[in-house]
Amino acid sequence: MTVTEAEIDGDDGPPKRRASRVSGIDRMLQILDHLQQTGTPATSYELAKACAAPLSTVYVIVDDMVEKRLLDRTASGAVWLGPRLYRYGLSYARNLDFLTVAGHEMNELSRRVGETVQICGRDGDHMVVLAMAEGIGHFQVTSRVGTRVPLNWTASGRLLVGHLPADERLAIFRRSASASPTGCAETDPAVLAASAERCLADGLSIQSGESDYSVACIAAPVRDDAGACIGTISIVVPEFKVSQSEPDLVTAVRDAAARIEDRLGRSG
Amino acid sequence: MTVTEAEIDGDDGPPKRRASRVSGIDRMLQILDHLQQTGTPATSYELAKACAAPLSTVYVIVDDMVEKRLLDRTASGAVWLGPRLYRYGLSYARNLDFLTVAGHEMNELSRRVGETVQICGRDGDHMVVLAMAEGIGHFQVTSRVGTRVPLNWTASGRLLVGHLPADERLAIFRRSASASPTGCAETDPAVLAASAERCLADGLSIQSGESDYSVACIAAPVRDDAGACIGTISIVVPEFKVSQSEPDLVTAVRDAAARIEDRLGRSG
DNA sequence: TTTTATACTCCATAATTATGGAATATAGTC
DNA sequence: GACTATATTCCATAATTATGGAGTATAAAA
Repeated sequence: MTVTEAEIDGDDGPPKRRASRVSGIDRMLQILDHLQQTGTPATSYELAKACAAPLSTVYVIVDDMVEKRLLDRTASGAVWLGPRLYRYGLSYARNLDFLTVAGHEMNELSRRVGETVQICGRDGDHMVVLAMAEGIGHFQVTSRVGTRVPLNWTASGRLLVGHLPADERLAIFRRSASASPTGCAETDPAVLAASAERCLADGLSIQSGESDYSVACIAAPVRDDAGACIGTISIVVPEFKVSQSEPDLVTAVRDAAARIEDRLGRSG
Repeated sequence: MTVTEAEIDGDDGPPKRRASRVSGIDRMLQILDHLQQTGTPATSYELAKACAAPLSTVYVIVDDMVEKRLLDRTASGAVWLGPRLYRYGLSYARNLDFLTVAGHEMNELSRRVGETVQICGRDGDHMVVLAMAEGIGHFQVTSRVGTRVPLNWTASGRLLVGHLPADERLAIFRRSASASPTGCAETDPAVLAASAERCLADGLSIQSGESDYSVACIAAPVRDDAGACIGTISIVVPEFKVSQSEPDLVTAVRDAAARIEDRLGRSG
């Protein structure tokens, strides 16, 4: 004999039906996700509103998390991601074969061509800069380690989804493709999805001025045994250099990516 | 009228006193800490024993954490820290002024002297490698980003506690100083505590063969306004090079550390 | 072959805790 | 000067959930 909601709080008694509780762990993750997505500190009050959680809940959990160093309290009383999370993150990274091998090749490549080189990976609908070796030039690259941008903004982003089934690729770009700061990034899901597959098959993706003005990016995919793109290695250069030395740079990234795949294959 | 434990389960009724429960968040953190400290994947069974937690609890929480991507399940069914933690960690790092500024100077320094340069920080009783720029030489440095070693194993480790009150320094080394792989690291708490203060005051700490054979390390502290050591920058070289070019390297690290302090002071 | 450790699942329940609600204070803003 | 949003704390309690305990099945030891 099941009882419907209407039967419980329908007629006379006060509507005591309490919305089901959310566990502490879930609330915690909501808080962490919100902080990470906005990228700035927030007060307990703001977090409560953002997570649609009761104030009384959030104030307690935030205090608890601060005490456990999962959050840091800023001078103004707001909170931000804490050092404990960084500790876990570093341990994770240290045990990733891909990052170890790719990091080394990244340095070699950067030294060889004298330019900034990045290792990127995918996290859901975003591309993330996982490691970076600065080039000699003094032009500042805006993307540092940890930078997250929509997949359609970068050459690497396209490679990272190239192996997915067509419908999934389309779905990803449909929900996440957005205009880049320069306004030059392609945003049409169909075009992006097609280009992603082609670029991955080519083993190369080149982009110019899409996410930053006057900055070009030459990226090659690192694939696993099944052909899935598990990450990318890319050279970041001022736009004018592409015309000068494109063939050399293309060869260099391709070689680096091949060496990473090779070393991953042997060890794993 | 307070009731003692003896009065509750002492005489006739079955001893129903249940040990107080540990919250899900705490269990989660115990699990993450254990994985991080051992550095290898573990099964739910192992985790339960390690955390002194009931099996029924751990199996449920681990499954939950895997689903939430806080943990990754390996092929053998064991679990390891998951990508979600890395995501949070990267966001934390990206907003650390110190790492941004120091990372840049690290690259400059590495290019100038042609050697491997590391940025290190302290996490409790350990030193952690936060960033690294590989040198030209092909000798492999064992410490990669994320490496955690006891504070007494390295030149940086000593600097990182130099500003603490004497008793605290002593306490840290008393509980954490341990023999290094080479057996050459100082382990006497009193000696370490004294040397830590001296090195930080000097703005320089040099170590040779303490944590790795034939590897030397020349480290300089980065201090905040209050004089506390918030991190270090260090050159890692084969031992024989120290005698050849010590003065140059010392000047270079000192300069780099000074520039980091300078840039941090201006912005923050 | 018997034990013991590993590996895992399920249930009932006591113990915790996330929640609603109420109270308080300050600062914008209408 | 009334009103609303921000900011925070405290309590009672219903709802969840960590736990104990019991059960099952391998795989090592002994």
